[in-house]
Amino acid sequence: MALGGSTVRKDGLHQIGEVAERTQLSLRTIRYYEEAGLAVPSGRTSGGFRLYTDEDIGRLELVKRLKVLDLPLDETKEMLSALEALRSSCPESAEQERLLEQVAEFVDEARNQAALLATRLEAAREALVEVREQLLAQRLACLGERR
Amino acid sequence: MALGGSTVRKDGLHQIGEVAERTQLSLRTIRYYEEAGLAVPSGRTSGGFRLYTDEDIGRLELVKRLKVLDLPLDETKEMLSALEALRSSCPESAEQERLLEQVAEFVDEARNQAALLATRLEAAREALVEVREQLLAQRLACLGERR
DNA sequence: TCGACAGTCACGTCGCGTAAACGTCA
DNA sequence: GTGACGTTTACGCGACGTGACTGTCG
Repeated sequence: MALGGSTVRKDGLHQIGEVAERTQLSLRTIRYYEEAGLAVPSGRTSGGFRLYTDEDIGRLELVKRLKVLDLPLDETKEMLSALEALRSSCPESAEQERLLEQVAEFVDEARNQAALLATRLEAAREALVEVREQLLAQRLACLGERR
Repeated sequence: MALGGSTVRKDGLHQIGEVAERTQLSLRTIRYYEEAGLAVPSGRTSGGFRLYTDEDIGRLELVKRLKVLDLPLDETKEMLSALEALRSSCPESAEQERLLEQVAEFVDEARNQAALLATRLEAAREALVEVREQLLAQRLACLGERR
């Protein structure tokens, strides 16, 4: 057991298995993200194997972090491209303004998601309390009947 | 518009539309819960219309409250039947003990779910902060370049 | 040449939404 | 007999899991 580590290629590129291990995403998920246009590998071998640069991996990790917001994949995609476009369009142009606004929208939406999560958490806690109360009531009724 | 209220039947039974309105669940959802064995109507008309007692409706409402825990439906179902079994098996029997333990397990799992929700909420907040920081950094870089 | 790793279909899952085509009720 | 209300059947979705079978790498 514990046979050889993951293939680290000489050219500094990584194939999907290693990427999966590093990102803790499944192969299926990584391929699905590619299909959805979220994170496309920079290259392929002549035989068709996907090849990821470190940057590609970074993008996958960003996707993973954004995923906790629970947005649909296509919105995550838009958010990603807005962020990347921002990064490369520095001047204070109209373009820049537009992108900033777009990202701000996403941030708002994400904040709403977070608020929604908080609400659900509260509801879950209440549901728990309720079940416990039922249990207590049950026990009491039980004692009452036993005398 | 606003034509006649929902059919309130003379026998105190309710058909699915009224139930949907009262529980705020869709018809589809109610039927699906039946299919899954979560909440089966006590009766049907000779023509096949589902008929729900007030108790049936209560059960649906309980299901709805439990749903915020985000458990898979089959676990919700088990929890439900454990709770109901508890209610009807009062004596301090081995049976009773077993059921209490089972419910306790579900409560634990639910608590874990709640904790998980809290974690996700925290992660979402962090992701938000991160995006904002990127935006700020972007702006600063921008100013730097503009001089 | 071998075995680990990769590739592409393609169907399964879960909790419903959304028709379509038809039957039942007051 | 006319609508409003109900029925079953079945396909769609989103984000993958899980094979099955085949091809590619060191």
